[in-house]
Amino acid sequence: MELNTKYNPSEVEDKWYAYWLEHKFFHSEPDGREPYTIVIPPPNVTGILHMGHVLNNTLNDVLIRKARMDGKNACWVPGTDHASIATESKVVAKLKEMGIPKDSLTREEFLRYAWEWKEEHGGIILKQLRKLGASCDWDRTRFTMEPELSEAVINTFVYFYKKGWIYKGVRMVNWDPEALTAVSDDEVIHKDTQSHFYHLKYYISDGAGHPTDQYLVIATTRPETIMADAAICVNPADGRHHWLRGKKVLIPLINREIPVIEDDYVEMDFGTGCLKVTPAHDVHDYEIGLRHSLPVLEIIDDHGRLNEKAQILVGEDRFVARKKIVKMLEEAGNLEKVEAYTSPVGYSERTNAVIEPKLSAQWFLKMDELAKRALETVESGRTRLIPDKYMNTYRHWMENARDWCISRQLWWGQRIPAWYLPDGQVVVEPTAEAALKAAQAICPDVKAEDIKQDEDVLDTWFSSWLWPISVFDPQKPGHPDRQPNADLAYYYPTNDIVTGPDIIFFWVARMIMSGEEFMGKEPFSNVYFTGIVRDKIGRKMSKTLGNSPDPLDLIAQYGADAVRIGMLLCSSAGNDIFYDESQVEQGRNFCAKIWNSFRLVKGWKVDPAATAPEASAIAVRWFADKLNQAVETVEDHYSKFRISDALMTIYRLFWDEYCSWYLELVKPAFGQAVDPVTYEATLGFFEALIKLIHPVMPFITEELWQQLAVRAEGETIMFAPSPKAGAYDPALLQAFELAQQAVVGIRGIRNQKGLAPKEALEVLVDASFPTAVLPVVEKLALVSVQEGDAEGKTGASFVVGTSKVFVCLKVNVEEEITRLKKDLAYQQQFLAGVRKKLSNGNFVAHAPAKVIEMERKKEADALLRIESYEAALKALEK
RNA sequence: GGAAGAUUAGCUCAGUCGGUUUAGAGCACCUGCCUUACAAGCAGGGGGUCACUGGUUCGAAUCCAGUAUCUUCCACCA
Repeated sequence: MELNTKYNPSEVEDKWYAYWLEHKFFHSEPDGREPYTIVIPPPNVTGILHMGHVLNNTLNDVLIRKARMDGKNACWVPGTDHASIATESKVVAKLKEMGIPKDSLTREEFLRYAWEWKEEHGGIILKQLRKLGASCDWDRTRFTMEPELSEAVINTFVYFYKKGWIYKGVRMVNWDPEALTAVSDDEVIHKDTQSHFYHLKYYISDGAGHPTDQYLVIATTRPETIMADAAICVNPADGRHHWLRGKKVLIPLINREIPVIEDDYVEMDFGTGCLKVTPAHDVHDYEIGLRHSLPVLEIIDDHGRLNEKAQILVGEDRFVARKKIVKMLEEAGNLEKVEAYTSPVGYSERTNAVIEPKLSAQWFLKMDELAKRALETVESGRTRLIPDKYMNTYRHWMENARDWCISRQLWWGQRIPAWYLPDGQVVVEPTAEAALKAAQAICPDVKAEDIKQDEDVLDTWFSSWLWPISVFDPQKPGHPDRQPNADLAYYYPTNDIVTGPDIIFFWVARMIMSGEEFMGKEPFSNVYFTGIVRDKIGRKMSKTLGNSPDPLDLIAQYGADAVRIGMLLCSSAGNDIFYDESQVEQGRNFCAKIWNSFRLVKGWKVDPAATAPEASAIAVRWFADKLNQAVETVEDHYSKFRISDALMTIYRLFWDEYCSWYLELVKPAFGQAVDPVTYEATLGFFEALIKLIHPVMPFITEELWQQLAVRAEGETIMFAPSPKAGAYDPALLQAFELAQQAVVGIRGIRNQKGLAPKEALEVLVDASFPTAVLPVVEKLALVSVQEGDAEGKTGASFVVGTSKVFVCLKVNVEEEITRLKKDLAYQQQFLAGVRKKLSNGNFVAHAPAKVIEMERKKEADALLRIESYEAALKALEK
């Protein structure tokens, strides 16, 4: 783009992205180089880009671009996730809008709609990532439900089933009696709801099914479920109820006898201390039932009505039944009292129906072995969690891992490869044909139409946990003994993965499990956890709140580089991100600064015959060192995943050191030309700087790199080697720092005295000031500097390091005296503090020599300052 | 209710083994400047009892205990 204009990001972004794509710079194939691999956390296939994605993918892109410039074979595999629950509910909603209820469709018809929807809306998010500059290897784009990956999922299921780790069990699900489907925990909304606490009398049985006159009282919110009671439970430590031991009680109205049992689960001071146990209709009761081998009696049907097992009120809706049974209990004399009570009740997010806990058959994967190995992977350090505070969470999860319920009552997903024979026996095989064969081995007469495939699909995580393997070699999952293909062998294990801590268990831990199982190796070396993106006042970014800006709008307004900077500036690992548009503005300002500095440098005329002024020569030597030092710091930050620190180091190097000091020093006077040596050095520094920034700001750096010199078609900054840290001279850096301090001091005096910027001053420095950097002070403070003695002159003085700087100028003596006195008092106080410390015997005895030396230096410096102030005061008072 | 983490300037955060610190950045703010790369800028400046209370130590933002507030994850109580 044109140099004499303001920087316009939209003018360059599309151009360079297209250029990068055209030359396949993002594409990677196995070769002799060291690979650096990241797999993308696959976003929902029908999702759209939000700020969380921006953060995550910016970090991914920074890491991958950095690795690419470090000479590694960088491969970032993109893709999307079929997200069964989210996608299916979107499709259901869409169909509903069209007036088509899901239950009017067959599975095949529904799936046809779903695939249509996916083709139409799928992958938008991947296109949006390009706007951000994401350098993914698009040729490797994967989708968790594409045929090959689905096959991997099925093979995995079959593998674990044959290994004996997958079993069918019973579990409480959240049943929506209106939608007639199970819903996930996430789709249940708990709302505090006004209800009643019914205190019911259960009479003790005489042993022959007849009530005695003794009774106990239980409190319940669901009297309509008493017919399903399997026991009454009390806490074994509760002395009030010891008399009940071994007794049986009768369920009111139906007079069924049930035992009294004891379990720690019961809270002694909640309700009456007696709990009715209804295993079929309460999650906890179910678990108590398991512990005590209680029978399970289901009395509520799929529509939420009482069934014939309830014996009474058969066919009534559960809420109607509740009202009626209360009346019946009252009439029968079993109702002691009713209390108003507010309790959290689960409602279906979709239908707002009250959720009914329902037992259902589900498929489970045993976790104990897998979790043990996954814990070992992290504890041994083969996979590192960053920040490591998540280690505790991880360990807790792995040590308490419950078996993984992998079936879902949905259609969108990989259907469970289990087939049922007419007699109920199950065969598990990868294909229908293989299943038929297996079935015929059991029962030779079975025909294809006699075996029925399981209706459920697999949990989405059951496909995404294979991601780091299946994106490279879909044949591998389910076959630990198979040789990995060339891609998998080369790219696995991947290096880093960037994701949110909320899915540490759902995804990260499980990828480690599958990696260990199928590859015998961890899937990645580092897990970098980002925070959650929040708005200024700390709320989660969400569509419903409307507080999430559209990243594409932001990119259009500020540029992708600015948005990337804005996200990174406030993102230390694992901490939540408080997003504020001013950070993106800061990013845009940085782009402008870089652009403008380039305009300056490119605008210079070069005089081939000129020699470098002393100030420029010093500046070049100094900045080369400064750059080396900064590169070293940046590398250190990257190695510790301190990305925002790395960015801030570069930001300050460019803005504060390169622009504010270096360029000001070497800048030729108006109308003058620059000498060739300085010019070349300046361009060299500029190139090093933009290479350093490129991983963070890919677009502007490519534009400038291309303009900086004549580049051949097919060249790119993306493969320009990262600047390497060289040696630097700490003495030079320190001397320059003194010069900077002197300049700042002189400017301060000018400011204070209201002197014009160009009014020449005479400055005297004492012998301990490094004379080598005097030209710097001369050039930047517009003064003539010389070593000298301030004796007999009027002016202001200050101390830089250990040397005195005296500025000769006309001053208001009174004012100067007041100021000096104030400074003097402060220094004396400081000195007293230091001396107190140094006279402390314990300090001298215990502190490291280094620290004591430092204190002595402080003392000496303070003394020097005091001396200098006193001298100046004396001179002024004369 | 259980667990983990956090609390440093108006805001967002660094502070790496307890000692290069009289606690640092960036943004915001205030003052002065449309100075020939840049007002999306330049030169300056103010602003902190490191949540609170104790303890350990020669020395604490840093380690320990307690208190308060917040966040997240898990369980949500018949």
